[in-house]
Amino acid sequence: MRESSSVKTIDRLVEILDCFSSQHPDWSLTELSARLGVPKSSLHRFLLALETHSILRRDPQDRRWRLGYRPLVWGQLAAHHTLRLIARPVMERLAAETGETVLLTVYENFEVVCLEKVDSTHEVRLAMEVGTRRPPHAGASSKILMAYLPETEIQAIIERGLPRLCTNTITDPTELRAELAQIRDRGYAVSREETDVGAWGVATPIWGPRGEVVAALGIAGPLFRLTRGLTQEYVVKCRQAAEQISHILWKNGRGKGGDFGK
Amino acid sequence: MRESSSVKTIDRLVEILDCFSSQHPDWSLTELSARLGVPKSSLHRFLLALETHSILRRDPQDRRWRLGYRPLVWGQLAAHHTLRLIARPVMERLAAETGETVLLTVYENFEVVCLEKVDSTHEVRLAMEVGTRRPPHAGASSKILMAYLPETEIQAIIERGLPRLCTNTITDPTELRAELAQIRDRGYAVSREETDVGAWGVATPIWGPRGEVVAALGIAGPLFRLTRGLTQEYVVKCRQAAEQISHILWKNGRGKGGDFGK
DNA sequence: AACTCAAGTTCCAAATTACGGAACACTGTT
DNA sequence: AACAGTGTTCCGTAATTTGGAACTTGAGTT
Repeated sequence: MRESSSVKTIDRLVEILDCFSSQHPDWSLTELSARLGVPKSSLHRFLLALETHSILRRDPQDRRWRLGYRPLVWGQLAAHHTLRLIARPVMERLAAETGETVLLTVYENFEVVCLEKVDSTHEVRLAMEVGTRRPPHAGASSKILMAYLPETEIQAIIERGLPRLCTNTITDPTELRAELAQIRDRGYAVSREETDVGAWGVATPIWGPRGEVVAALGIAGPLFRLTRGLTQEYVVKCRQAAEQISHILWKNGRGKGGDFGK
Repeated sequence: MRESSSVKTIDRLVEILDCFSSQHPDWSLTELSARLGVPKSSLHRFLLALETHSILRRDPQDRRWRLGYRPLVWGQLAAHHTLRLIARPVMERLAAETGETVLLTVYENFEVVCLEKVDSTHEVRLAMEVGTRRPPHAGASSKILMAYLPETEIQAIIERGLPRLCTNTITDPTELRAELAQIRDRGYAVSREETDVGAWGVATPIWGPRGEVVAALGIAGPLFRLTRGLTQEYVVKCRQAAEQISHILWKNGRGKGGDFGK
């Protein structure tokens, strides 16, 4: 028998969704009814409910049930949470070592979103709250994420315009493309007053299990603390931390949930 | 007010899960209760139920609620279904043009899984059912997927051993690595009797929105129908089809669900 | 150490909600 | 035209969820 909770409807929901797999991605009402041993009428009402929330959808062609788009959204979110969870301790160490603010960001639909941050130990620091969204062309983290997007996406971003946010924001398409090429070449991005007056940043990519960039790890702070040679030191530290996160991500992040859940 | 279905528990579930976002990834019971206007006692029982199914999890540190690993699994599945849906019509055209079986496969946890297939029009044909799993080192589709995995994953596959499935299965690590390098170089894979006697295959990669390989599109059939020069013709056709799928995938596949759902 | 307050947890009677058998509708087939 | 298989609607019944109230826990304060 299946694990059961105190809310039967949820047990049923899980049972139903668990029927959908790569091997058997679509079901008719009768098939599902037989498989689960649930009367067709009950199941039917249930499936309709799932459909109104786009958890399931009925193929217009063959009228069979398939997963809808909502699990996709949830999955995306859960993936971000996993990343956050894994990155957190590494970020804390990096923040302690550098004394500056450490940021974890992802690219999402023409914006760069801050997933996690660990504050600088100093009173004067760069403040970027979790959840903040920024344009993808300004700042080290943004640029590193943009650099590894497919060409068409870069094109689309440029076509939407490159607003000036601060003194050094790159607003010229040609200049930006050159910068991105250099970033891909070097594997890191730096910025000085591209987003905020008196602020600098460095960032390196976090790689996913298939060799794609899934996020950026950045260090940021006020210019007056940035002494000669410190940038390179931070780049190295940042890359090491990012690689560590990448490593954990696909060392045991795949398969049956890893150390996650219960 | 929110869209409601005939099963209230599901409405509530969706309401709850929708609270979790990049901006606000964790909630305490009280916060959620206030946000939703649901009594703490009811909500509490509900959250516990979600926890037993790993839909939510409580952070051991701060005891706040976060998304669990199950949405991750569902999301992965839903993503595969989207891919399937998009690829299907293109695959049908390809099958009609070539008269051979067309396959859509993804790499998953040391195996290659068949997500979708369109049968050859001929009576004598390669049969590979949806859901079939195969080792990742033999056959055109498998090799193309393996070729674009990160180096460590390739290493891991090789370390697990390269069993011989058929006459021409590549079982030597060095030879396989050379083959994979050539595949990356050319952008397509071919095979002759690597998995089944009398069978051939060609395959090309399907690219995702971030420039990573998300799946493989393959054509396969019996050797006796493979006349001189046909391989190259199929490679070209296969690549065109794969690129078309890639294109649709990130032309309108991202953002707010696209044409998917309702 | 005693107190305060907020957050989290348990309990139980009330009633709303989901259940499922049966009857009905729809579609394509022999 | 009868049939068979699938999907849909109805409605009385039964079970599940509900939420107020009381209780526990734990952190912070005097």
